[in-house]
Amino acid sequence: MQRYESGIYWHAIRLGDRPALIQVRSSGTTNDPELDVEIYKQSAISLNDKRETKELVGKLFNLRLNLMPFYEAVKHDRIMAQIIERLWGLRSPSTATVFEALIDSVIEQQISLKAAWSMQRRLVEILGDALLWKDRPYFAYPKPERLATSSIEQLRACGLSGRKAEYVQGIGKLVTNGLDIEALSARNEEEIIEKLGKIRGVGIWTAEMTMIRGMQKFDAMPADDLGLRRVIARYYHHGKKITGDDARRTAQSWAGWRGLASFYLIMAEQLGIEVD
DNA sequence: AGCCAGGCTCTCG
DNA sequence: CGAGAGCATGGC
Repeated sequence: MQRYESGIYWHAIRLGDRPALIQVRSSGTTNDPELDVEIYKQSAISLNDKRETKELVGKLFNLRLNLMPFYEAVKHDRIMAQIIERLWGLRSPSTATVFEALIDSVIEQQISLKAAWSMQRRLVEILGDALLWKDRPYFAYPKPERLATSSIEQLRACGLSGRKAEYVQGIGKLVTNGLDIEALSARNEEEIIEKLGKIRGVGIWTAEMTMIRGMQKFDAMPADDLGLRRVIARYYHHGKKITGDDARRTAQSWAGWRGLASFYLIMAEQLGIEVD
């Protein structure tokens, strides 16, 4: 679905219900940032396609996010301040749709991320909309209708458990039948958790993951999450294991920006950034 | 080989 | 009701 290679980012999307490929690269400078975007599509590219693409790229990279209020809000946190210094300007990505964020989060429940990624990859390659470009296949994320009409066996062939296959198919059906989860982005966190929580297979953790990756909710944070607790423990508790409540207490100093701060921690760990 | 990994639902007692 | 089993794949 997406690829990053030698400074170029590729992402298969849908434009006017047809698969398309976008190519993004940085063409600006630190003081004058700029992104170059190209669209590849089988049919002619309309003005509307360009407008939609521009909006989508803004969402994928969270270009409208102003980081200064975040930096200002957490500057008294010595550890976070050091990490920010190293990751200055970093934005968290967003998925193209809430639907994609929700399905991916359901797939990630309980199992290791590596296991989840292989299942997500199969889901996209088997059920997504294929597009060939320069002898290379790309896949746009499956539409709700496609997941709704997939059989349990098909979904299991992607590696999902029988139970998760039912969840994914069920969410596809709900959305196909008119449940507008995209519009939930406009609501507050509590309401979103309550509404998403009514869906079979979706609990608090899954709702929080969906908000963080697909709804631009930069304060949402899955405090009970194992991986997040581990990284907070590493940077704030000398690596000693902590509970979800411990994580919540530590996160108080990031109030308003707990999700984005968590993202910075995770990136810091991945890059091996040390603090003193 | 066997256990655990970025949860959730369903079934028992 | 609260506790506990069961789930699928990948990594160690």
